[in-house]
Amino acid sequence: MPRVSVEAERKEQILSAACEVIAEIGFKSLRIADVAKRARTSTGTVHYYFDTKRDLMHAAFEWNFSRSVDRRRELLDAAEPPSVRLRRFIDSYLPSDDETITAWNVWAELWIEALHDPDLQELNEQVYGEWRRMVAAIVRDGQDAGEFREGDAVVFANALIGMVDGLSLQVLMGSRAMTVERMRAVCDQVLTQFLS
Amino acid sequence: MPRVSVEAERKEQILSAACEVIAEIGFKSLRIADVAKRARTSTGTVHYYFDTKRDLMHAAFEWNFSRSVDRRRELLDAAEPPSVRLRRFIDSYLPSDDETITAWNVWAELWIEALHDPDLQELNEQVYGEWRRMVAAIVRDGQDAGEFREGDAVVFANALIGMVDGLSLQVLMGSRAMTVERMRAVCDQVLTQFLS
Amino acid sequence: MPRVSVEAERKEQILSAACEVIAEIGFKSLRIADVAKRARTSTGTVHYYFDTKRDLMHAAFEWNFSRSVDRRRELLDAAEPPSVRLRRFIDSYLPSDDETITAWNVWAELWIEALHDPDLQELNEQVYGEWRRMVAAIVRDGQDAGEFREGDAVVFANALIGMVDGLSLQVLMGSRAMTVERMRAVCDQVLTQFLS
Amino acid sequence: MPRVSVEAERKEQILSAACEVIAEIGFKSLRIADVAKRARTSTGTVHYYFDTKRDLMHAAFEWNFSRSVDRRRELLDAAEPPSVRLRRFIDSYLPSDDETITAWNVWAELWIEALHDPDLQELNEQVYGEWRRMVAAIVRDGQDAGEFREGDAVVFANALIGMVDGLSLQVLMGSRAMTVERMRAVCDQVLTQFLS
DNA sequence: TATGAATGAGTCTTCATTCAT
DNA sequence: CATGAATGAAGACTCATTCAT
Repeated sequence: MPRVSVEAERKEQILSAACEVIAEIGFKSLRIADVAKRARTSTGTVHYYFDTKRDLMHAAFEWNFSRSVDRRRELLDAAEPPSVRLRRFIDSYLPSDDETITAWNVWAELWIEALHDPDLQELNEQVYGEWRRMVAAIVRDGQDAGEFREGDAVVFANALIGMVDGLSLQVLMGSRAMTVERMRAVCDQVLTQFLS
Repeated sequence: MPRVSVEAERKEQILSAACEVIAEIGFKSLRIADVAKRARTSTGTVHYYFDTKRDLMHAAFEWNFSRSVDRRRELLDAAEPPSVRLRRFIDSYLPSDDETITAWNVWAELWIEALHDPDLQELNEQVYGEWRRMVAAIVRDGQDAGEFREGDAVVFANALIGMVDGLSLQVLMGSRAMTVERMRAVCDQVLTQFLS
Repeated sequence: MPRVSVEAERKEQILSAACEVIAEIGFKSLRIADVAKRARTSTGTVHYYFDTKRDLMHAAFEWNFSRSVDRRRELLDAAEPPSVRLRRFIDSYLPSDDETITAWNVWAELWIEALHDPDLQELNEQVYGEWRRMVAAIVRDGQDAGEFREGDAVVFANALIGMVDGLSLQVLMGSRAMTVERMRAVCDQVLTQFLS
Repeated sequence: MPRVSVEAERKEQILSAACEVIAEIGFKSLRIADVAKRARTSTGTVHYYFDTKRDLMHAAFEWNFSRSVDRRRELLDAAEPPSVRLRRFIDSYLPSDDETITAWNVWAELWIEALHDPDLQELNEQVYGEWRRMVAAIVRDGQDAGEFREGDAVVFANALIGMVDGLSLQVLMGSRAMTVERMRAVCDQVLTQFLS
């Protein structure tokens, strides 16, 4: 009886390492050897699981996204009022803890890669579709509950998501003018002022 | 009698070429030879003016920014009501024409580089400081004129800028769900709904 | 089960090739590609074993020296009278056979590199220290045996070594006035006249 | 009436600069631009006077030698006993003052170049011929005057010159075991012990 | 005469990828 | 399954040399 997926485990190990390395030194500087070392294995093994560097990177981007969604699923399904769920959801994306920061870094690297890579654009499209649907659903819930003001929920979701992306970038860049605290304040004010 | 600034002219030529190449194929893929060819010169000449690839890239990023500001200065100084100036200003950043799209692409590449480069972080800091001041100034003008609702102008500027950055990225990535038109609509609604 | 020191073998192969190339075309003209070709391998492989050209050169210089010493160890330990051992030792340094000529050429190149490289100066210092000790030891043996005239053995060793170095250079340069035969004659006369 | 040889002056200036640069950073590292800067002129001008880098280097080597001879001519012609003239001559070659050290450095670089350059070998041949004749002449004078012991003067000259070359190299390399003082002591002892 | 901007051939070095073990 | 030695294509950077002024 073979252990279920030694392969799957090893792949995860490599993908996790890849994301860490991307976040640390950037996609451009990443070498297969860096990932191998981080995953405590060899370049040969990395290539055993991923034919090319490109394959590895795409898999890493997808893995980064699916983990990000997994980590938030409970937040969305919670039995809280929409206003609270929205705040919690947005709050969970603030680049404050290491895990979230790493995920954001990887995500930012994906954006720039996607500018010249249709496959990654497609991944982005799906991911953002999902994100928009999630936010818009909460917004509609809130509007139905009379918590949020009226208006096109999708437009609102887009505005909110765009803002979070843009501000997160500034935080990631270590901006002194846009720290996590500032970002939290901006998000708070926007949610307070315009959603209630 | 040397012509005044053969040097300056040639540098511009190279920097312009560098930005075009960055926008087209990305920072990561850019080779000095590409820039040289685009500038109709040789790699030797590029290195004659810029010691290292890094120097060239930094100079290109700065050049990209200063051109971006130059192109908008008149918008800010126009004798229009603040609400119009703000709309025009935001509108000028929509990635619709080639020049603006190129500038955004370069800027996006800078972000990702800046994640691992303190010098570029500093450039980003200055640029965003300037941008925030410009937007916040219009917002305050509008508040003084009674056109905009009250509230912290800086927070508002940050929210607006963040949103524009985030949405632009999606547009640049060729998102079918976030085209320039959609982005324009989102910006319009946000400005209409919250500034009036 | 990795063969014992594929690495060591391969390194030797490369170092040997490097010394040959240095001797043939000179340190200044040496290209990694030359060494690779001589070692019947690729530039990539050379760099796999030696990070930089400098590392390779330093290693080659050390290898050249240690081989030189190995080749002479038996001479020094021979059970001959000191006068014979000294003559044989000096004689073994005459640039007459290909192996010795190659070693001298490499050594000469090291001298010039060492003029501007403290690490190589240190190597030279150790090597000459060893050489001086060896010669001085024979000289003292000879003095104890009454074969050599009295006097400071170290001073004498230095004079002898200096002379051999200087004359060898002339021979290496293909001087018509200082051939190996002439050099041998000069050494003979000095040894005869002053050691007996 | 044109000034006599602006050209000659400028050439000297460049050759002097070339020698200084060779001595400082070595033949291998020398760039035309370094020489130009040292001579307070431009690379274009250097090439105006010397077609190729090789031409410049050869000229510099010759210039270095002729200056070296000029500086010692009076020593040789002095009306002193041969033993004094020989000591003074040898002494003048000790790498103690900056000028002599520079000259030695250049000379050492020439040796290594000559290993792979017949033209420089020829220059070396002439120079050493001259040097040998000078030393041998003093030796013969000394023998005639009964100051020096009998023996082949040329062999003796060769031994002496070889020793000076070899020891100078060690001094130039900054050997802690062979400083100028040590070298002077060795030379003294050799001259004393064997010439008197 | 003198300059220095421009060139491009030449070389080190990097690194994804392969493959024998 | 896993390894890591070996490869070679690719690219940044250097610098002697040229030439218009």
